[in-house]
Amino acid sequence: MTPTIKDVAKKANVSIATVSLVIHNHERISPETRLRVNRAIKELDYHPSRSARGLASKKSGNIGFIVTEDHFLRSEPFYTRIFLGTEFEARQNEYYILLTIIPADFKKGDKLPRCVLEHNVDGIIIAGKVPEDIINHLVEYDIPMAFVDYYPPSENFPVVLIDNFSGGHQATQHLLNLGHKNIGFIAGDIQHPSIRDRFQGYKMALEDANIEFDAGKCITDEDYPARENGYNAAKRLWENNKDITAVFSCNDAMAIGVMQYFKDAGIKIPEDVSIIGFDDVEADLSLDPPLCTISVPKIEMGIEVMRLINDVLKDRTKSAKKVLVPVEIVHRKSTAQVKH
Amino acid sequence: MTPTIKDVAKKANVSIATVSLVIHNHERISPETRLRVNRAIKELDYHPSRSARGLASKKSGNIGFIVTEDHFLRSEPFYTRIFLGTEFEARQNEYYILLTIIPADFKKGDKLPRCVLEHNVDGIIIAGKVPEDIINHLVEYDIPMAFVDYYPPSENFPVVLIDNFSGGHQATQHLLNLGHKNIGFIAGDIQHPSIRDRFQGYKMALEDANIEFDAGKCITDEDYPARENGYNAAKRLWENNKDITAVFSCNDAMAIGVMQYFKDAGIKIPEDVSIIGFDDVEADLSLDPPLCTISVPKIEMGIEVMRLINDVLKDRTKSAKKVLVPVEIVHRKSTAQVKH
DNA sequence: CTGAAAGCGCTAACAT
DNA sequence: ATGTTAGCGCTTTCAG
Repeated sequence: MTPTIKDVAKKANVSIATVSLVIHNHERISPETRLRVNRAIKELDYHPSRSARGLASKKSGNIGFIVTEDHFLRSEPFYTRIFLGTEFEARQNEYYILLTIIPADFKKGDKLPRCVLEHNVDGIIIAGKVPEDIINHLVEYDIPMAFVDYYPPSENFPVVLIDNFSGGHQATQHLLNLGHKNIGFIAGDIQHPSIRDRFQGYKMALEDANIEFDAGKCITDEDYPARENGYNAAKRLWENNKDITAVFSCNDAMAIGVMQYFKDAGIKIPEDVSIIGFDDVEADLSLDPPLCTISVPKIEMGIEVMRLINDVLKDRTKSAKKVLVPVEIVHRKSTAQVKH
Repeated sequence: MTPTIKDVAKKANVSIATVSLVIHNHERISPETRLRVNRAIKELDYHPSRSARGLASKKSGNIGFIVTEDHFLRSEPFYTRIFLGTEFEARQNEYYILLTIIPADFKKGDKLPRCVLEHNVDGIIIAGKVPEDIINHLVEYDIPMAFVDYYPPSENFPVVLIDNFSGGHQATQHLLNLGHKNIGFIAGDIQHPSIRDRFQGYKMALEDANIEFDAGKCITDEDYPARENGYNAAKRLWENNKDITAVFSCNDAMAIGVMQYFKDAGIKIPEDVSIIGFDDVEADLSLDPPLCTISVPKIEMGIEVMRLINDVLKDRTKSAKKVLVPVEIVHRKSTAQVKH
């Protein structure tokens, strides 16, 4: 049988309370006993049982990671990376992550994730947009929460967001630097805060360069950000704006569709038109030409949000920190100096 | 305070033992009491605490998923998909998965994953090749194990493997069907069992078609299966075999490099040479032309291995099942009828 | 068919 | 500085 705290206590000639204190590095333990206990622990290869600990301390040692099914599957490389980041950081802090995928249409009466109901998580990370109903339901359990890549409904939650404004600005600035003046803008749902911020960055960069904003060069009403919609958006954009020499596509999936359209239309990239995306997904490298884009540090976002929730767990009075993770441009062959 | 089993017992006018029995669907409980208890459970919105259960029953409700760091990061879309599969199936069986990434160089004395030491998992899934030392160490804990995409050192473990032989055969057969007779073979480490099986499939298909096997058309000594090595392999293959009209690359990463080489060499795909890969990764679709390949059902592999371990957990006398998951060819533009 | 009671292995007052 | 002890919330004999 695997050893318990009693075995350690017996072996070290102390009470189980003392063993517990030693395990938790309590101060007022004489160096000698500490040594004796630690030796016993080592010799027995003792490890406290997670369940027993959990029951006694009301701490499970787990963090829930909640994401909607369609986010997780549709933008798979994105949220899985964030998940991995939380996982890496969790290990540093002796936590395990319980991945929990919820339906996108969670409604008021629906059952909360099992890990919450069973008191099997000490905190929750919410990744991407989730229905407000679940958040409202979750707060009732008054369990610490942190958000990543989604602006929470209340100011009082820690959150990690992408610096979308800067990303939009950098992308546009890069095109401007190459001499482009007629720059198209393509996005999926402009209602989404991230997209809106990228749009703002685009506008601001134009403004800084004294170039008038032209709504006719912006396609922002495609359903969702996928290749086929990028293709359609590029088609509509081009048919009405033969003068554009560059396109900023708000995400790479759409950018890939955009590239496809221009190829099909016999327009050369980057000779005739430059294209820049946003996200930096793996497929970008396989494209011909490889896609210039704004790179988002997904793993780091996960690490960061795990740190935030960890801070709250260590000290629940901590105020809710907001973190804006920086993005950076990745130069690849899909953009070039404008032709004169 | 959240309700406990006591609250339910009080409300239903029974003992806590009865509540427990009802929860576990024990038979010899009268329909009336069962009803009464269930109503109390519902009214109080009672959910048993995972920790308390774990302590009393010695079942954590968790499954460990062990994979080495370099596998997980290098072939990320592959093992993450398998992980997701286990996760999906785990939910059906009321388990949570604890993802545990171990260093690739785990040695005899090294610490086992924390979840094992703390008795926080009821079973373990091992994905991909791991050092034998950790397996030997793990068996001492006599905790149920199942393997996926790695042939375990002992016959006594359940395992889920890709039908690599069939995949190699299908790929080659497809090229043969298109009239190709001079088919190159490219692989990374031929020592790897999966690769060896694909090689066998290739040979067998040739044999079936009465085409003599030519070792000179096989490049099997590249270091590891990456794009750059595919490129180099294709170069060596082509320089010594100007007569080949098709190439079977044992994995898509290398196939992408192969395509790049032929493009650089001015050889048209698929007009001059057909290319088929193995894996079906996302990037395949972004290639020009899109890569014809053998598709591996990663999610299903995860589901399958979770089922296996679940079977063992339900009935520990169950014999160790072996599952060979089928693969299928995905027809895309990188292969064509041979020119006459 | 149901209840009483003894733990499971640990934490955290409270004593000493 | 260390020990005593009362739980934490559940499962599981064993009685009745």
